[in-house]
Order: sequence, then structure tokens, then C-alpha cells
Amino acid sequence: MKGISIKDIAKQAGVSPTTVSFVLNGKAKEKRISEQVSKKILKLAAKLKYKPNQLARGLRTGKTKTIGLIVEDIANHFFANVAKIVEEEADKFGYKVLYGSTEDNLAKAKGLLEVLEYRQVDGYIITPTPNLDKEIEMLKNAKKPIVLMDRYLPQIPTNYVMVDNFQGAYDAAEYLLKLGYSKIAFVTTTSEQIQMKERLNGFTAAMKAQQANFPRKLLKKIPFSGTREQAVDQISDFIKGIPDLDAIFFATNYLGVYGIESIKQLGLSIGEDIALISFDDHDLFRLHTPGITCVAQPIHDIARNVIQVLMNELNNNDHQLNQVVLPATLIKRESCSKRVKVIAG
Amino acid sequence: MKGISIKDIAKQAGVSPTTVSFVLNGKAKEKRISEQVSKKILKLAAKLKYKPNQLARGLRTGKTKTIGLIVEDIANHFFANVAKIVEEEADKFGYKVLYGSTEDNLAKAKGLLEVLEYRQVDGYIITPTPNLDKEIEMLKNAKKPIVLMDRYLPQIPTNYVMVDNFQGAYDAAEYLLKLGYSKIAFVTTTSEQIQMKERLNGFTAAMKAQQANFPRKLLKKIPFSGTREQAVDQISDFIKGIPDLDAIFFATNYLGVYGIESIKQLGLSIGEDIALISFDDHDLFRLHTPGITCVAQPIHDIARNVIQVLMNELNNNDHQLNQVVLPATLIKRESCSKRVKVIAG
DNA sequence: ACCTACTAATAAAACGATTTAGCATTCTAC
DNA sequence: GTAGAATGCTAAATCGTTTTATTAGTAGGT
Repeated sequence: MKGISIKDIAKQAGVSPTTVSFVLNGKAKEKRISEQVSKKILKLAAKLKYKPNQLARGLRTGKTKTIGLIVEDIANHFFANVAKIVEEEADKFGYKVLYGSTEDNLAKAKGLLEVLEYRQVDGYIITPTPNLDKEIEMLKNAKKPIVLMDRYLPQIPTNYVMVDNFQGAYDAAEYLLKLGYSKIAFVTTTSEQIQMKERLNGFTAAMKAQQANFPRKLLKKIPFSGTREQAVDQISDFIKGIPDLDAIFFATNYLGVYGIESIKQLGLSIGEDIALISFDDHDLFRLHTPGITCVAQPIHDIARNVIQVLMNELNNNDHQLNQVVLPATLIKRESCSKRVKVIAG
Repeated sequence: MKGISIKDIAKQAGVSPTTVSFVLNGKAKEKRISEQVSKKILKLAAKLKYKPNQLARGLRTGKTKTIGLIVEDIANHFFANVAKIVEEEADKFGYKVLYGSTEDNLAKAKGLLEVLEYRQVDGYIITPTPNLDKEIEMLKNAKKPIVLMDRYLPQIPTNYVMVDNFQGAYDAAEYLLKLGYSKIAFVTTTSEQIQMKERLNGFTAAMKAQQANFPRKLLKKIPFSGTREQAVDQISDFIKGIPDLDAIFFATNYLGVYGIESIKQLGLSIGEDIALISFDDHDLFRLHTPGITCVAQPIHDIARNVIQVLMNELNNNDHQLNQVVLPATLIKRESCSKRVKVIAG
């Protein structure tokens, strides 16, 4: 079951493959192919349902019309949604997407990059793991189109699209403080990556601005490796260890989910005993009783911008950096509103 | 920045490209290449970091080592998790995955299949939309390796991997009845697809087996098209329209999520005013207060079986059908336990 | 000396497209 | 009538592999 090739069309039309190629690539005018021949070829191609072999085309042109998408975890709500829009948007430009998850693991990321290089992808969308600097640098030197997502590498100037992590965390902290909470913990990952740093920076900046106290013991870092159970236990222990804890801010959506589980496990009541805010929105946060206040990322905008920047890089030659920072939105729900009532009451 | 080709190695080793190809493909022995030459080539390849051009290889061999994954919605919890395992497992066999979401829309599915054909994927993993029969038939005739997932097309014998929908729904209904619930509604999609039919069949079979009543008005179908808000409103109206409703079974995870939202909107209390079971597990179900009882699909097993069946199809020539049906697990939580207490009390 | 068999390698075709360079033929202008 | 330009199309090279068919050269047997 071979497919129809350009030669088959050429034979049936009584012309050379060259002519067919010109016509099918819209170069009929430019290459002075007569209307007559042009039409005949177009009709034949449609009739035979000719589909250009992308491999052959790619081999010759060096373009695969494929982009690589490397995320932290494709099963995570945030990345899964990004992946969906990325695929849809890429499709509009005739690109297909190969994906892979790093689990924030350097070795996995390297492996994925190697495979994508093998596959000759035209461009890369990457959520970098820690210490991926060298590899990104190499891609840059090889003039490969790259867009980083969700985070960037401060030492390497690249295109990136991300949310304003500082502002998002700042708004959240300020909101909690204005509601009257004062002993607020911050739970983040052990990773030193920029997006996590910025969230912490935004948080502490807001605390400082409101003259609130944020001692080191209110900061907890959970490693990405390790099971869900371990993380939940660590958070439980952390909460137990701090008497009179008012509120907790979780720096990622999965930490927020773990946090809810921990608090449930401890028999505490969210909103009553302890206030809670998480970064990233989630069905669970929206429909939890009480609803969980969160700092939502503009997922659609992020994905659309990523593709736009990448397409720009692929098609233009202006090597101008595109660094897009999108605003986060504080979505207020009931998980941190009690304190006001207490004060008011 | 051209890459290193087989010719470069040949030149440096002072041999022909043919010899290099033989050695690099592990055919040194078979093709009687001397140890000496063999070693020299292997060393050079490693030193130059030779990476075979998959396009050229694919063009010649007709194999792209790429598989197409067509799901209903990659952003959905179930499919996102499947996509993750599928990618990991495929990677072990040297395959990469191109994906796309159909939104259960025939036109989108056709479009995706066309693009994947263009791309010469070696095999297909497909969650078929309604009326995709003709296209699947054509792929079958073209001897393309296919595995259907989550559902199958009864008119076409193909490989498939799915959960035992009948048993899952049966167990859930039986569980509700044994707890003492009697007026139980079933909320499903309008689609007539086999997996939804089976869930309904399992449900009604259990009702019949326990001599319970299941009048037509306790069955509600929600179209896949339409917004979340519309669906939530439809479910709300449905619930409002049935006095003394005991319990509801939602036939998919997203319907379950909508259902929780509807019930919340109506000011009813899950577990107290109304019991709830959903198909598919979800973070929201696990951590909701009260926890939502559900029929969980063995996501890892599904994904692993899918790849196993596909790899078998790709590598062997026995055209034996593989139709895998995996058991569902009823996860009991608090969303439907009240009634027992009422009776007991 | 001659036939066969084996060893160690290679030349060349093929996969299916794109693209460069060029070949007839007709037209225009002086 | 002929140089030069324009027209309409094509041959052949190329991308980087894999694979088939073939070539020398050596060795063994009779």
C-alpha cells in the first residue's frame, strides 16, 4: 500500500515531477507554468488524494514542521491544559507537537532533548529543569528556535513566556495580611528555580511592606522527588510544629493539593482553623468546600504567546528576544475569609 | 550547522558509507566486517556524536518510529494521565508520540487522522469519536497498526483496551442499592458510544437484579458540546425536577465534576441531602469533603496495555486481535454512606 | 591449473520530495 | 535576418540513510 507520489501525478499528467512540485508548492506563476498544465495537475492531485511525504520533504528542506514540547509533568493540570492549547495553536501553522515530561529531572530532560534533536524538530518549547543551562546554551548556539515556559534561566538570555510570579505571590500575601492574618507560612519546593524564587520574593516583599513578620521557621521546602504520601506527611508535620498558624500559602498547585490533604488528615478545617491560598487554579480549588483562594495563571494566554513567539522565531530572522510576562489573577474564595469575621464579630 | 552524517564517518575511517551503516546497525557479524574496521567505526561514531537522521532513515525504511495518539481531550485528568504513561512506555521502545484532541468531534478526528497519515506515523492509538467507523476501517484495510482506547466500534473488529464499564457501573449501582438508596438518577452524555451504553447497561442490570425501579425520567443525557455553565445548569434543573431524589450516578469524571458544582449551586449537601457516585477518580473526588465515591479506572494498566498491544502489532505479523478489558475498582468514600446510618439509627 | 567457497568490503539504487541550472521554442526589435 | 529576451518546461543533483548486487582477493580441494 504505497501512497501516491509526485511521480505518479507527473506520469498521469504527462509532465515532469519538477513541474508537479512547482505547481503544488504554489510556484506556478513564479516558474511560468501555463494555466492549462497547472490546472490539470491540481485536479489530478485532488483526485488521487495526493499527500506529500513529509519525510522526503523534510530530508530535502531540513524542516520537519514539528516542535518539541518539554514540560515538567504532562499529567499536571497546568501543563496538560497548556499542552492542549499548544497543540491547537501549532496546528493552525501546520506544526505537530512531540511531547515529554521531565519530572523536573535533569537526566530525563537531557534524554528528551537528545531524542528531539534526533527527530530534527524545528523548534523547542521547554520548561527547563535545574542545571539545564549547558544544553539550552548549545541549542541557542545551534540557532535553534527556543521558547522557555513557566520559568527561565537567568544566566542565559532566551525567549520566554511566564506568569508574573512576584506579583501573583505579592497580591496573595497582601490579601491575607489585609484580612487580618499574621502568622502565615509559605510552602514551596526545594528547587532553586527562578519561578519559585520569585514567588517567595513576592511573598516576602508583601510581608515586609506591611511590616509583618516572616521568620525562617514559617518557610517549608518540599522536594519534588518523593511520593505524594511523603510530601503530605511532611506538610502535616510542618503544620503541627507551628502553634497558632493562621494561614498557609502553597507555591504550586500540586503542593496546594497535598496541603489540603494534610490539613484534612490533621482534622483541621480550612477557612475556620487555618486559611489557605495556592498558586495555580484547579477544579479541586474551585469546587472544594470551602472554595480555595488561588493565584490563577492565564493558561490560554501563556500557551498562545508561547506559540506566537516560537512561530516568530521560526519564520523571521530578526533575532530579537521575546520575553513575555503575563499577569496572574487572585481568585478570592472562602478558604481565607474567616479572620475578617472574627475581627468584625 | 549540519550534523555529522554517515559519510563523514566513512571518510574519516577510510571506508565506504555502506560499511559504516552495517556496523552501526549491528550487522557487522552478519555482513562479515572485520573486528578491526568495526571497532574503528564505532569509536569514531561515538567521538563525533553521530546521530542518525531519522528522516533519511524513515524515508528509506518506511518506518518513522512515531505513533499517533488521538484522545478526546488531552487536558482531561484521565487522558492526560494516559498520555503520560503512553509517552513513557513508548519511549522504552524508541517511539515518540504525536497527540491531538478530538473534543469528541468527528471533523476534528478526521483532520487529526489525515495529519497523522501525512506524518507517516507507524501506528495509531485512538479514542474514536462517533461515526469514525469509515476512517478506522480504512486504516485497518491499509494494515496500519491500531489500538482503540476507552471505547471501541462494535461494527469493526479491532484491537482495543478499555475498562469493564458494565461491571464498574453495576458494582456502583449495587452498592448504592445495598446502602438503602432507591431513587437513583443516572447522568450520562448524549453520545451513543459503546462505553456509555455499557455503563448504562451495567447500571440498569444492577437495578433490575435488585428489583429496583428505574423509570425513564431518572435518566439524563448531557451533550458534550455546550459550555460548562450550560451543563451545570442542565444538571441543576434535572435535580430540581425530581422530588425525593436519593442518589445520582455520573457516568464520566467531567460530568461528576459538573454535578458537584450543580449540587453546590442548589445549596444541597452531598452525602446528607443526596448521595453521589462518579465514574473515574480525580483529585477533586479524593479530597472533596465529603469524599466522592467513584468507579476508578486502572489508568496505568490501560496505558501499558495499549502500548503492549500496539508494539505487538508493530513487530509481529500474527494478525490476532487483542481485546483487553480491565476491571474497574469501586472506591468507597463518604458521599454515599448516610442512608445506612439513617436506617440503622 | 582450475573450480568452488569464503572473506571483506563496496558501488549504486532507492526512498520522495525540492531546487538549480539549462534547453528548446517563440517572440520582439532593429 | 538575427541577436536577445521571454516562455514553458525538464534533467539531474541533492538530502542521509538502507540494502541489493557485485567485486576482488585468498584459500582449499582435486
